[in-house]
Amino acid sequence: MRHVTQRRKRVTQAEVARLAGVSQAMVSLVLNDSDGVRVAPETRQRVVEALRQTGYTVDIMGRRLRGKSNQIIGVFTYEAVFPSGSADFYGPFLGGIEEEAEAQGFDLLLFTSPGRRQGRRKVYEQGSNRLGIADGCILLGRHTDRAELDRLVDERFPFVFIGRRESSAGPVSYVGGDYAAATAALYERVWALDHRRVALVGYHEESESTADRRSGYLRACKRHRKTPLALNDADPSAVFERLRAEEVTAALVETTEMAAALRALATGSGLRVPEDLSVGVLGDTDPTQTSAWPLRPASDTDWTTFRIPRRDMGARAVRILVGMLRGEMEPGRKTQVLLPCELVDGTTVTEAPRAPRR
Amino acid sequence: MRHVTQRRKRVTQAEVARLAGVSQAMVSLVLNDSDGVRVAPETRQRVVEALRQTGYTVDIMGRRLRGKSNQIIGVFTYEAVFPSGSADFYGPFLGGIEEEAEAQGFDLLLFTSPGRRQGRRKVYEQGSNRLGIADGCILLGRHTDRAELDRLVDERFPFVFIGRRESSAGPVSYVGGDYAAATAALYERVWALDHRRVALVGYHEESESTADRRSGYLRACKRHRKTPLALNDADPSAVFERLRAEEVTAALVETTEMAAALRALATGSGLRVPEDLSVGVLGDTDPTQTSAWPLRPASDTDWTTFRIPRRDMGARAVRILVGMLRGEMEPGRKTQVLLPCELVDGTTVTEAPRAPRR
DNA sequence: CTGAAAGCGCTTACAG
DNA sequence: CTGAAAGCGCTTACAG
Repeated sequence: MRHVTQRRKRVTQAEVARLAGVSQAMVSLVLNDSDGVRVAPETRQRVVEALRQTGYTVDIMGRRLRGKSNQIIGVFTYEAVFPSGSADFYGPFLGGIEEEAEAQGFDLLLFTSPGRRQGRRKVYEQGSNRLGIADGCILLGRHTDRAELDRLVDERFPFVFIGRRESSAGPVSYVGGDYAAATAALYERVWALDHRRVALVGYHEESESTADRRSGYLRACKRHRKTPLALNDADPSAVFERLRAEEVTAALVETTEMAAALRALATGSGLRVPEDLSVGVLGDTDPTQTSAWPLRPASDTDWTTFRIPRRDMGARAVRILVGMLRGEMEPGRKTQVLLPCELVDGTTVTEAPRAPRR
Repeated sequence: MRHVTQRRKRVTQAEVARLAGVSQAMVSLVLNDSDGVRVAPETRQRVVEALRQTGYTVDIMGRRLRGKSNQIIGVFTYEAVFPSGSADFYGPFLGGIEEEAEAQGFDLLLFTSPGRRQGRRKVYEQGSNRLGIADGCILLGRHTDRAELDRLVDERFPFVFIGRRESSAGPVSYVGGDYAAATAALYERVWALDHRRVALVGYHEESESTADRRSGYLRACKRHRKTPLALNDADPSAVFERLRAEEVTAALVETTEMAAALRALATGSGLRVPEDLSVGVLGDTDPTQTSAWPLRPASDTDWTTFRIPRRDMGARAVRILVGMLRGEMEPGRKTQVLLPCELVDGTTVTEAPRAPRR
């Protein structure tokens, strides 16, 4: 019986081999059983017996070291993946990532370690790329560090971003939502309901996803020969005043939060949503986002919006990354995918009011 | 500059050494920086520079094979961590794990890899303990594979279970909820409301957490000299009939699902909850659990229940594990913690009815 | 202070 | 069919 005080030593192939009276390599051969019949039956039998007796289990470290791939996909986020209070933003992404990683035979390494700097994690700590311990990495989250992104591209580290990203250092592989198309589609929806003054309200902070929504909006405006009215969320009441002044009847708003705040302001001024003001949300709720708008969205509202296929995005990103790792792609080629976002009809968009508001 | 046309190979210490004009061992020495000053300053400088240029990152398999820690905590679950449909059971646990891992400077390795057997993951795949890649591991989830647990204990692999667990192979480190105490407290609550016939309804499938609730219930019964009535969820209508036959006025029910089903049956028989039948739930909702009971809980009910401190449990488990890894505990010693569960007064428990029901 | 070597456990050509 | 050897990337005594 082993001593309880000691860490147990594992049985190695060498010990099994000794017991079976064969070479260590023979044990490995039997274990991996590659071509089936290259081992003599009685030898195999002896080895199998020795394996059973010793309770041998393969050491995955040795195997993976030999195999030159650790079978580990990194997952990097600039914020905590599992926030305490609010609902679950990363959940669906990670669900897709997990599912596909499992299917592809990879483990998932979440980079949570060396604390944050100014409340945000870093890819490069002390000059070294932390992600390098994984074979490749999925990055996600609204916030991006441009310098780090550039450097990652420059280093040719294999990674895929969830969400469209641009880098001055070269093309980036990503899987995003097609916000431009979805925004344009939402515009068409309100247009079909006779809205002729449609405004856009987006983040004041610039990012690819905000830019994509704007470009979809601008495209739709152009198509209908309307002058765009694109506002940002820096000052809620100013936005609302502007909407009234311009006699806007439908607002396309980047987040549920902003939409809720807008509705509150409208209600406060005696306007009804959607009878007097239709409100479309440019993507379903992302509860962890912060903004200049004070109100939390009422969770019981069926917003008219579009659905961001988060789970699919996660799975797709893993598939692309694994393809890169397997060398199935021409090296240097980047895969850039935008997945369609399905329109969701809610209760916050209706026909344009007949008479002008006042 | 590397060639774009090639699959990116990891940079090894040997390559760094070549660049710096030193031996590979020297690179390792600089990296591990053990005693501080054993490397000549200018040599160290050259190595550091070469490390920077090459973007070297250590290979965790090599390191681990050599027996060193990688500052990685494994997280193992028998089911997918991020299920698609249902709400989030693991979320709060993982939140605590992530938070504490971050504080302690560890990354998190989710074992998702080599697929499942019969829909459930395995610790040992082809005889190999997959967890060994990590320095130690947190295990969680309602389901447990006894054979695997025994073997883990036997191997002396450092791990902490979330949820109390017993193994015939020896003591297990765990952080659980104190369901026995919380169940007894809930019993006291209904007792104080003049209920004198209080039944327990739990899973038919035996597990530590089910057993703990029962033992809390039995303890309370004994204290008040009442004959216990402990039923299981195998047949919902049979349970309900039994409750009526025994003139039970308060049922303590293991899950929200069972409670909802029970209420539905009660309503169908013209009984009101809580006026005719008080229902307490032994722990707040765990939406991924399946049971023999058909109904999904109505999410708008304020059940009288107790709160399982999931986030704290996760954080605490990590702290214990890190303690083990740092060798701060006598080896072989196991830490077993049960955290208190706070009572939550809802709307499903009220005073016992005056007249006997009929 | 530094290099050469051993060895962690494994797989896979390569000789016999 | 089988054994001996090389080597995956790393750390750590051990000589110099």
